[in-house]
Amino acid sequence: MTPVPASRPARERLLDAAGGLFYESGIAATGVDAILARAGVSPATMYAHFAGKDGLVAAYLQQRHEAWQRTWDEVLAERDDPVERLLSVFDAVTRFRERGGNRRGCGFLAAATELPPGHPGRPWLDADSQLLTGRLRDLAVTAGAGDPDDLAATLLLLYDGALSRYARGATTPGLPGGDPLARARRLAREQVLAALGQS
Amino acid sequence: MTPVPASRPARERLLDAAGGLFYESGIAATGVDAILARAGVSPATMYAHFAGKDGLVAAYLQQRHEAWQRTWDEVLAERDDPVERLLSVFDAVTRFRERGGNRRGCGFLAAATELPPGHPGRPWLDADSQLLTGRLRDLAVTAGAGDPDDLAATLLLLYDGALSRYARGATTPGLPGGDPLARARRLAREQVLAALGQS
DNA sequence: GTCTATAAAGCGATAGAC
DNA sequence: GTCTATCGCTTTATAGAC
Repeated sequence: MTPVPASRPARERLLDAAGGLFYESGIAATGVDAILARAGVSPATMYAHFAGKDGLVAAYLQQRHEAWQRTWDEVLAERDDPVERLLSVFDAVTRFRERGGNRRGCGFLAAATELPPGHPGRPWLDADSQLLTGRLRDLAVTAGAGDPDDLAATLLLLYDGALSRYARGATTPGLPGGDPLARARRLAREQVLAALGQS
Repeated sequence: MTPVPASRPARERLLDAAGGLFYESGIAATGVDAILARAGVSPATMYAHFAGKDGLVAAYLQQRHEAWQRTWDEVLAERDDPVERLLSVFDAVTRFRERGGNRRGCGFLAAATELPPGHPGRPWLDADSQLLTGRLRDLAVTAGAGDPDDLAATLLLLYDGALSRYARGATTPGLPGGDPLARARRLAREQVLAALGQS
């Protein structure tokens, strides 16, 4: 008979604070105290909402995964041409980064580096990989690529290359060679056209 | 008048232990205790050789940077053809990984993600970036590329893509699309030939 | 140069009141 | 559901003997 669950504010503030700090300073380097201070929440409240720091990390990755997927869905809904739909992953990540004010690299790549094998956040990293490989493959099939898995793997390589360049360049502000994502998209377009042309 | 400094064993054992643990478990997640236990060294001895954990991290990165540069030098000494010399970075990293028994991604990429802005190890990450961009550019010039900086940036993108794929795949054992480094080399070869052909 | 023992701080997590 | 106060462990780092 509860009218509305409605217990939002503290949990959301915690996720916001944790998300910012995890992304900015790294997961292992971010203490629970810092998250609590930024969120303006007491320790007991946090442990009422999440199963410890690991649970908060997992929730952060889930939230980020879902936001990323929504952004990609959004961009896909704006594209009709099969080639443009294949390249949409680059436009989507550009939009995702603009929204989040992302200055560093990919949050999932960083988490993949930091989290130990059995961590409860790992499944969301796998979900991210699955989304990328699966969706790129499907789009390649629809576009009529001769070897969809091969084309998807190539696009994924370029995607990873651009994002890891951001991670390295966080220190050295002046990225040489212009925007890595723009370069990756250009190369991806070449590869897509070549793969469709000779199929 | 000291005949030989010769104070090696403890310091080297510490670097070996730290290198293995930092690479395997991450820098922030690796405690000093674990390093001391693996090296069989007491805390006081470590602090006599290094300025704290940060100093040890910096020394680890310096050692890794120098080993990587030596490996690349070695491979370059075996190549005469300008195109092969440009692609040598992919062969060198393959050899480097075989030697170190590397299963995870790039140690420098991981460190770039983990280390805060003012960390004493940062200069070695910059040195690594400098080595890659500078040397690739020089090789592109020698090969006669019309836009050496552009070609170098493209090769770097592919290089980063392959290495970050390893980082993500550490969890998911079955990497789709075959070996990322082989794929990156193949794409790089295409780009090099195209860049030299139309110059 | 290397050890044993310990200090000092930070961390994740919990108890109990409201 | 949220707070204040605190526990207990781990971590980095140092003191002092050999």
